[in-house]
Amino acid sequence: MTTQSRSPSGYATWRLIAEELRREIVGGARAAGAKLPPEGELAERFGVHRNTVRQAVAALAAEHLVVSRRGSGTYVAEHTVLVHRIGARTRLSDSLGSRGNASRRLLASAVEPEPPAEVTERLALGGGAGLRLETVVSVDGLPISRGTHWFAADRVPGLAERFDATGSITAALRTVGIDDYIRAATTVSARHASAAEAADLSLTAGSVVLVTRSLDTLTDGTPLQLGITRFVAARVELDVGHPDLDLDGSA
Amino acid sequence: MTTQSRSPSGYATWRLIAEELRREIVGGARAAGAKLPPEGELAERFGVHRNTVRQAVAALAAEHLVVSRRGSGTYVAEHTVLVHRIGARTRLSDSLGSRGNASRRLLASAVEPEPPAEVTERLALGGGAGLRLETVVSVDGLPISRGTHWFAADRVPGLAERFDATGSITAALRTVGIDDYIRAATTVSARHASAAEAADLSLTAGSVVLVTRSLDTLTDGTPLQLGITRFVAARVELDVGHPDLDLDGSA
DNA sequence: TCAAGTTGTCCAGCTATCTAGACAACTTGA
DNA sequence: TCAAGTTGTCTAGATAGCTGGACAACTTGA
Repeated sequence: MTTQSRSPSGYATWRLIAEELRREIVGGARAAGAKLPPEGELAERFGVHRNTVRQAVAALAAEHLVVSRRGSGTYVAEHTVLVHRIGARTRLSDSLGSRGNASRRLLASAVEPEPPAEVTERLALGGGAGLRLETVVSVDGLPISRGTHWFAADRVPGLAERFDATGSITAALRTVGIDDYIRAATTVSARHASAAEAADLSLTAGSVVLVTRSLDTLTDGTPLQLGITRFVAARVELDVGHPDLDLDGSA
Repeated sequence: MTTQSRSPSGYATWRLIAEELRREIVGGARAAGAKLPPEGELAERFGVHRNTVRQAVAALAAEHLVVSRRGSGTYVAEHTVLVHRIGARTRLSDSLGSRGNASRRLLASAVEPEPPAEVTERLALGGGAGLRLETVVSVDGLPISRGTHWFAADRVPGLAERFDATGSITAALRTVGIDDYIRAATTVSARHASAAEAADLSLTAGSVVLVTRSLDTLTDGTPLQLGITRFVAARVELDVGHPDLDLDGSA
């Protein structure tokens, strides 16, 4: 009997151990390719049975953060954190640019006659309908973010179809005559993923998501897009950069 | 037997329910003062026994997010989210300004002869020692953030003592002759809190923290401070604002 | 070739968690 | 004043999930 209080509330011990190991890995204390201590040693360190450690390691292996090789050991896998730059000319496609196989997929789109109050207000819809796009961005097959994008329906006719074809919001907007837009405001928060979000992003329940709420405007200040994006916290980091150095935009 | 898979992995069902309710509350779907559905109704909705719902509600009550009144019901408590603005002139004290009882406390300070590589590099220490401050900021007695601040030890003599006295980094820096500094870079990520962080911030294990890594420089570009701040995600939101509008600073 | 080290698999027992039901205490509105 | 509605408390039982130990399968280096 280890006398350790086990899970005092709500979290299985193996999950707490998994999170601890994850912090060590993504925090940089364990480099890619490095070998983890043997399970027996970890078990001793955390004061639990080896099977409990195994369950934690299995969870990390399931998300491809580590790879176990029988007879040899468990190794930290190659894992890249996508750095997404947020600035006046923020385009997710720019952050994805250098990456392999980035794909943006349209989950659903709908014209909403009566959008939520926040949307109506910030997009200055004034009673008009809103267009809602639900998207998922993946890199190398791994989902990165889950976005909800609101537009004034009458300002962007056919946008959903265009987006579905091009896979890019910037490109789709160009086909409706909008060549430029500017990020006017962004707020960042974080929370546990909901069950639905976890499903869309191939996460286990309880994973952490970074949530941005952003407003894009045309160059004359007209509100264009209200976006709520949920990034997989384990795979994405936001770079706020330095405002003064950010006047030119990206690329 | 409800056949529902319970916690497929690592999370007690009552905790998943608590997180779900929390999202509804802080997401704005339930306003302060609003009454939650009766426990029996929630139990039916989630497909569990009322006792399980009670445990979830008790967890939310423990963090003062809801208040239960016997015979009457459970109500959403007053809860404010601190909005912290991040810009060229970022000072946490500015975001705290309008709040009641904000206090900044020094947990520990130490001169480290050999700081981590990242610190040595980004602060351009070149072999010199680093000064590390560990702080906690609270508002109305509730911890808001947990910061680790690195300085070049020889550039800020006596800073720790000064900070301890004034409770403000900006003020403490002034006493060593540094009147102005600029936020040069900030990255934002999120993850589960470690056990130590949870303890410092009065959180239950498994809570979410927003993590910022920031570099402040003097006006001539000399690196001044490297900060790693862990914000309680449930109580703080970051406002990145719009770079172009942010040239003047705050207040 | 072999010994040491490591992960994979299995099974049995224990325990925390969830389920279940009943009743008390209290509030609210008719 | 009273009935309906709601939260608080308690007890007991079922079971999913965690613990613990033993051994097999495999890798590595001497």
